[in-house]
Amino acid sequence: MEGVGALSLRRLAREVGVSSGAPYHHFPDRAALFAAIVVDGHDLLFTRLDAARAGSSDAVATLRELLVAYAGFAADHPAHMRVMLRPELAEPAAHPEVTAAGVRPIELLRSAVLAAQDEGAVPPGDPEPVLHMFWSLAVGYVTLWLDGPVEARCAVLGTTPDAMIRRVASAVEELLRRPPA
Amino acid sequence: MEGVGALSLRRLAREVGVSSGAPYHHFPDRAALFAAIVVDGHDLLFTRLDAARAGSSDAVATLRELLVAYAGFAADHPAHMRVMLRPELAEPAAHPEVTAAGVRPIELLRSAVLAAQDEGAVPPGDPEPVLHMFWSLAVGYVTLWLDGPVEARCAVLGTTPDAMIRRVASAVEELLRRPPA
DNA sequence: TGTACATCAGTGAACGCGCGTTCACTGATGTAC
DNA sequence: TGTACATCAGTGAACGCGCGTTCACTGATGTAC
Repeated sequence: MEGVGALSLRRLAREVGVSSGAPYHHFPDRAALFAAIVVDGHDLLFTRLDAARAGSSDAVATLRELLVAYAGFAADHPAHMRVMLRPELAEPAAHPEVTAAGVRPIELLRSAVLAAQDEGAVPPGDPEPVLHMFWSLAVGYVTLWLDGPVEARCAVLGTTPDAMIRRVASAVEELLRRPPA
Repeated sequence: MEGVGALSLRRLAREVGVSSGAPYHHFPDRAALFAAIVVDGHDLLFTRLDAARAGSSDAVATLRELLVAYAGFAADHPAHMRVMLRPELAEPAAHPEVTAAGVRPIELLRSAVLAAQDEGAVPPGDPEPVLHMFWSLAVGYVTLWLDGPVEARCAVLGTTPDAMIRRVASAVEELLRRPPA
């Protein structure tokens, strides 16, 4: 059917080298298994974003590095990322811890946007539109990366997705560093 | 199994009110069916983006309206969009027309970025990073919209995804309208 | 107008497959006395 | 140290299900004469 790309409990067990019944000694059902993976992934992502923030000089540099770190997480943990991008697998409605874990990276990003606003780099007013901009940008880039289109276009352009996200993040940085009108 | 959300040939046939064998009189296999949907979706999307471009006053406004139009397409054609966001269903490697159809919207976006560059709104140099920025932003926003997180957050904020994309697009516009450093 | 035939989009039953899940079991590990 | 027992993570066979796909068929439509 879906073959290689399918995300299933049986496939996961197979790759871990274990029988298909084994996961049921640790999780009540498939959704709980994937929910645990999503929570784990968000924790890893948060740690990585937090490190990126700690290593940045100012708020605008932080926003740039958060974008790069988000893509770096996807590159280093593609299996986690793919599960995180398929919310129906974890049935978030039935697993509130999934939604809770996802809030932490967003709140980190939000605080970085607020800091950039304090510096005047982000326009004053409600920070939510700019937050959604960064959030969408990060999710969109890793989606296009993991799904193939970015890799294909980068190959044509003679570059790599890894280098491209740095240039994308720098382009955003450049706009933020313009003097506010 | 996946239940309600699953994208399958049988489910599609069921919803159209037709037996599961009927599609095989029109498409050789499941991948070809979904490939046709993706091509059709990209055509619809292109038409919509083209109309948005035609209705805009300058290049920066065009970029803003292209973002809004992209999200509007997803809102009006969620079923098309979901299939377009699952490239493995259409097996693009086996269906080159899928990739070809996807190029048109990107090229339209690219020409809008180039126009904005001519106006000095987009920094000079390689337009590809800014193109990837808009592309990722559009794909990320509709992904988060269709998957639920944006709708959930907008509900908490007392707004709607439809209104939010306009504000996101306006925030980007505001940055582009700043005087270049 | 009437008859014979080709075309074509549908049906519905059947197939083999991978899936999620259950269950009786096995063997290793740790603890009580 | 040795024996008895509980715990626990695994196995592998089995189940029912929805899936993609095939196939013989049916009925409607259009065309030739």
